[in-house]
Amino acid sequence: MGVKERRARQKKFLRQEILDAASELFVRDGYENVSMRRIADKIEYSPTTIYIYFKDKAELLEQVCKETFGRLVQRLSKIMEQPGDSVERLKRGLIAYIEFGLENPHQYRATFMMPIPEDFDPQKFYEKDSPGMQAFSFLVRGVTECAQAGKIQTVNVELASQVLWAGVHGITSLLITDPTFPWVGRDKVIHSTVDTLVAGLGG
Amino acid sequence: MGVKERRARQKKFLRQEILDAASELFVRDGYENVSMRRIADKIEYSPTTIYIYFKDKAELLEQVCKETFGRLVQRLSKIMEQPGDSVERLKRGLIAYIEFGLENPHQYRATFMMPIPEDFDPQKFYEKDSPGMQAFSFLVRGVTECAQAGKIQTVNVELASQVLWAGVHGITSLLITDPTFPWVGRDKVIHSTVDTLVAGLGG
DNA sequence: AGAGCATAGTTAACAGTGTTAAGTAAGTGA
DNA sequence: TCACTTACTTAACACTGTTAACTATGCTCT
Repeated sequence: MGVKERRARQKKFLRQEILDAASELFVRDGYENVSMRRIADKIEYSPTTIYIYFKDKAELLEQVCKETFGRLVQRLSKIMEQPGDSVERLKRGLIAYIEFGLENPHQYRATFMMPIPEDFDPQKFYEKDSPGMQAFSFLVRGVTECAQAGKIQTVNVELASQVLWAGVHGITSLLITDPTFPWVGRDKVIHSTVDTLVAGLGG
Repeated sequence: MGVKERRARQKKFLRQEILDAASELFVRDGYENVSMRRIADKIEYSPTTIYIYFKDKAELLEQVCKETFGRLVQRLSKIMEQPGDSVERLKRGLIAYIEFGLENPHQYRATFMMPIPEDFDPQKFYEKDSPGMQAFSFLVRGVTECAQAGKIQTVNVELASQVLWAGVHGITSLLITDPTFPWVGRDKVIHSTVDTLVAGLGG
């Protein structure tokens, strides 16, 4: 009865191959400039084969993004377990988030800047163990640590976290869509944004 | 020789009719869910007629956005000419920006959250009198006034303005794409973001 | 008034899109 | 050996933005 398992393994392999091909094309050319036919060409299968493994193009993108944000979670977890000043650690985490977004603009755009699909299920997406939520809970943890150390004066940790998220998302998404804007220096704006936000929170 | 002018007037009229139809459809269904054929149906002309008045679908969207952001400029100018505390005025302007974005999510998304087109010309778009730049210069003016009144300690007005813009854009765009996220109260996050940013700047 | 021409708008088509229904060929289990 | 499942393909549908070629109207000039 090892046959079923071998088949399942093969199936998973092709699934991953599709995912990798889609990822590479999405990253290079952007979601809407990649057709199912082009992905199929790349892996040398017919376009319809993809539909055996993925519901539609949107799900394909969703899975690519999930993989990518898994890497963000790894990065954030490394930063958060480092010792030292809690405020500095929080700031490093925020900077890492921004840099991650700028390194993966297409996945970042797909996750946080594109209209949520019709069939979007919040209950499913906002589970605690989805990469997005894991990343956010690192932020909450960082803020909590700062508050406990008395470095931040906030009555509402959740609110403070959402404000920080909004702030870092702002500069990230703006730099992604408008790189031609006459910015007063990329790094300058990034660091200034993080410093201003944390300072504004009373840290 | 009044004939040419009458023709020009008629041409302008149809142009505006196309713009209005496109605007209504874009706002209701979103840019990518509206086809040129649907716009044409609405005004009861053939699809190709639109191409006599606009280069392509992107230019149509661009013009719709320009109209919309013109209204933002009007609103901001009203706020900025009001007397009173400079910090309060700045905050009111920032709140107005956010509310405007939430009231016009499709145009906001098109302007600040969608990939800039291939043929995008920064020189042309970032002219001083484009609605986007006008809006931004209101922000610079607001920050300058605060700095002059000693309410904000900043060596670089341009940098401070960009940080503020990033911040308000962050909460605006996040609320547009993720309204289902478990926000700690919409107004709460908005006001908290503005307060945090301005406080962080030393106001 | 009549010939020529510019303009506004049309029809038909191209090349592409995501997606699905129907069909095929190979391999498994009885 | 026969039936059945599985993996995959072909062909097609209903769209999309956009363009080339055409028509019909009405103005200009002789």
